[in-house]
Amino acid sequence: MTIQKNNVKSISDKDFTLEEFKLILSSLSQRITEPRLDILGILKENHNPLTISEIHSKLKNKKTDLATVYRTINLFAELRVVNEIDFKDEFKRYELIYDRHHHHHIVCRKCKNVENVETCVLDDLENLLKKRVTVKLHIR
Amino acid sequence: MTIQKNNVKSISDKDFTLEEFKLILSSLSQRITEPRLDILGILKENHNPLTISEIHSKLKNKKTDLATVYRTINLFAELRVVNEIDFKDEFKRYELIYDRHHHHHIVCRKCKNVENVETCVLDDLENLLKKRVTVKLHIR
DNA sequence: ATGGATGCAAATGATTTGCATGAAG
DNA sequence: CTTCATGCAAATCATTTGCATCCAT
Repeated sequence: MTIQKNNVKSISDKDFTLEEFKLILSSLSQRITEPRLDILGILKENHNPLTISEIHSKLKNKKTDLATVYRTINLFAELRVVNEIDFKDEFKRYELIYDRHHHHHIVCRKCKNVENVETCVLDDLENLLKKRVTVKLHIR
Repeated sequence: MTIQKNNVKSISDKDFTLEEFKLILSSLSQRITEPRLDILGILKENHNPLTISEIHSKLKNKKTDLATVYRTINLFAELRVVNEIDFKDEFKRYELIYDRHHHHHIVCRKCKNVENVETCVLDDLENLLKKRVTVKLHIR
């Protein structure tokens, strides 16, 4: 964020993100509405995948309906704007796709909290193999 | 199955399975009831994991209630008699644990049919590594 | 005889849908 | 101005639960 002396407002990070979102929606021939931008913003701000009700409760100052969250997220999932993740015994969770790289998730057995894991066993294995190291795996 | 001449009934495969089931239940201090034996039998006969409603429809000649199927399967899952499998976008499916080895499942994208797969990528990989073969993986 | 399992019906909880209204293009 | 998204309420669908009865132990 740049601070300018001449009273001309600079484009903040938030505004920039907003423009990004509008571009995504219009490029997909989808109308730009407040609930849609809000939901994209919430998904962008959160590095962890969120459930429908988590998204809805983060919107509770706005009067956005739960049904709208469902409809919007389902739309985004069809359009491949969000990724739908399904953990055993848990609700479905959603995360933005467009700027994410391949990663996995780790789930707490107690509190069900979900964190991203930026390492991948198979990638690690691949790297080892590239180095032609002989490995003994202990699986299960 | 042995055929005997002297009118003493031999124990058929089915009877043998029945005794097995009764042993499982009593060893877990659970009452031996018809619905429970029926459900165990259905799971035993089917090599593929079944959904609740699949199990229930296979029982439709009996008058067993859907709620009983839910209660019985949930009990079995807690007692680790059945394994609960959760496929994306699908219903939960259940399979007997006690005589099963490690395996995976393959799901048809169209008809959602589920088959067991008796091979495991990681096992295969492990075998390769045991042989000290150098492999180049292409993942994703 | 007594606690637990079942059937039936009703409750629950997440998700979806119908419809009238309002906003986006 | 016309199409489509939204809010609200009601419907849906899988699963769970309360309760009276029945059965296994």
